[in-house]
Amino acid sequence: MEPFSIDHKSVLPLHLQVEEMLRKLIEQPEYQNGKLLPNEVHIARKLGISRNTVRQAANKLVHEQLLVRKKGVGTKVVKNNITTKLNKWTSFTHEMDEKGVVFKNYSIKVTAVVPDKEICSLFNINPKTKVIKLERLRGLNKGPVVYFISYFHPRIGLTEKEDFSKPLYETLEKDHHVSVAVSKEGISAIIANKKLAEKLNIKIGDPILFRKRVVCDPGDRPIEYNIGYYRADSFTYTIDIAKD
Amino acid sequence: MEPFSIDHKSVLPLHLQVEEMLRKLIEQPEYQNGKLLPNEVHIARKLGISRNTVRQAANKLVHEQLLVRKKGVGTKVVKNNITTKLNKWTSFTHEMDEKGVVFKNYSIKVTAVVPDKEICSLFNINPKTKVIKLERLRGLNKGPVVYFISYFHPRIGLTEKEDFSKPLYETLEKDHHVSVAVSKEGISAIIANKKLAEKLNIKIGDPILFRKRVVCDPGDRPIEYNIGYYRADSFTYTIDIAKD
DNA sequence: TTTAGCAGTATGTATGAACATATAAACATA
DNA sequence: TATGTTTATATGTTCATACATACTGCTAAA
Repeated sequence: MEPFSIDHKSVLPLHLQVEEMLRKLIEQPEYQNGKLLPNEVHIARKLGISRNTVRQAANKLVHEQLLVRKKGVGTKVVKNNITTKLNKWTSFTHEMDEKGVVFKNYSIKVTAVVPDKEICSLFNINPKTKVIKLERLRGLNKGPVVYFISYFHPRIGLTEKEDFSKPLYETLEKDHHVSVAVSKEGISAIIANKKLAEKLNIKIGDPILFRKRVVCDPGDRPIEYNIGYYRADSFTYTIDIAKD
Repeated sequence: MEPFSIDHKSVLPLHLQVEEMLRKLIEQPEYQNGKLLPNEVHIARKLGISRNTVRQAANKLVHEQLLVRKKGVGTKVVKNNITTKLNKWTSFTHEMDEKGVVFKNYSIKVTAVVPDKEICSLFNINPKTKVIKLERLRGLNKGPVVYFISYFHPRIGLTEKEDFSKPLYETLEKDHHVSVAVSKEGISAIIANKKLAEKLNIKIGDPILFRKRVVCDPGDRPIEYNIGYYRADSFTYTIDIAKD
């Protein structure tokens, strides 16, 4: 607790400063191992702020299931915490990118299309509205590995002239002020038809790992509907899951 | 807003009563359509409670991403709310169980075997140690859907006489004092060979969603190594992912 | 020895108050 | 017309305070 302090002059609200502090604090091994946090009153006095403010900060972490409070006892870090891991999750393509795997585009095709019912309903748009459709064949040096089809919500304001060779989410965040928050995914397996086999350079009948996902903004409004066909021999979808 | 009121005498805390009220309130079509909620001060005065208490209640819904607040403007329901359930994550079999899907065992086979290298190394055991191997064919009334193979760490103390017809993790937790915490999963796709096709009642060459996972205890020690072969036409692996 | 009860402690609930700040709309000015 | 300016409004932040309640452990009575 020692090296932490609060800047009353900062533009950053006190409760956010405390929240930050708590996040760092609970990474310490002793708290990870079940030691009770200093109690709210103590923290408040130590930092020279009100208990309410400390509580406000801690509430956030409690909501995120990082902390559990027990009346009459204290507050401690949740064991085998789910959220910690989940917060660091990204989609696996993203993860690939981060890990420095050289993922290059074999082909990019951008069109403006009238989408089918499923997408209209998901995007909650008029069936005649055109949306940007992006098809990408991506892979490593040895060959293509995944075939993506993406549809973008018209709200974003993408056009066919957009430069899709740059990293997609950088473009969205910088040029279109879209921040990405949540995505929902469904994974299944299919076998390659002629078209997919040609694209991914595999045989007809070979297994394909198939993923649909919806990328949303912090308000849970859909941004992108994405379908990915992965060569099953090149990809394993790896997940760490925590049960409660 | 009219028919709602607060019982100051109730054992239920005021903020929970308000939370309930808000949940009902925002189901009204006008709020679903974007109408601003009554403002906090107004609600508080109307209900004869403090603004803080109203805020405490609303905070919960804001955190659940049901509501968005905008300073100087007001609070409204989040649009396009695609059922968010970010907190209660479980593996999908677990989820199935919870949702009351009747999953029955078509066949169970228990043997004690000398495992292969992969498992020895994972379990960190002597290559001659026998481990309990459990094979289960599970499914719904319409037929088998998944073929499981599980290996259990000898530390658990399972024997061939164990009753595996009962829910597995209940047995482990109650009879063997094992608590389950984390599992790591890898998912891929394969095509059915003769054996799998027969078991799952599909054709050779049909796609299969293939999952390996390691279930661990809170100390991250392996408990179970599990391989699952899912009929891809019956299963979609659904995931909600949170990015930060 | 067991148990009932009490005191200490930490969180839970609730209030009222004050001021900050973002937003939109009305208004005024160049 | 276009651009500042004011004002009303609603949420955002923060504080001090009081009492309720669940849990732990100690102590005294049965």
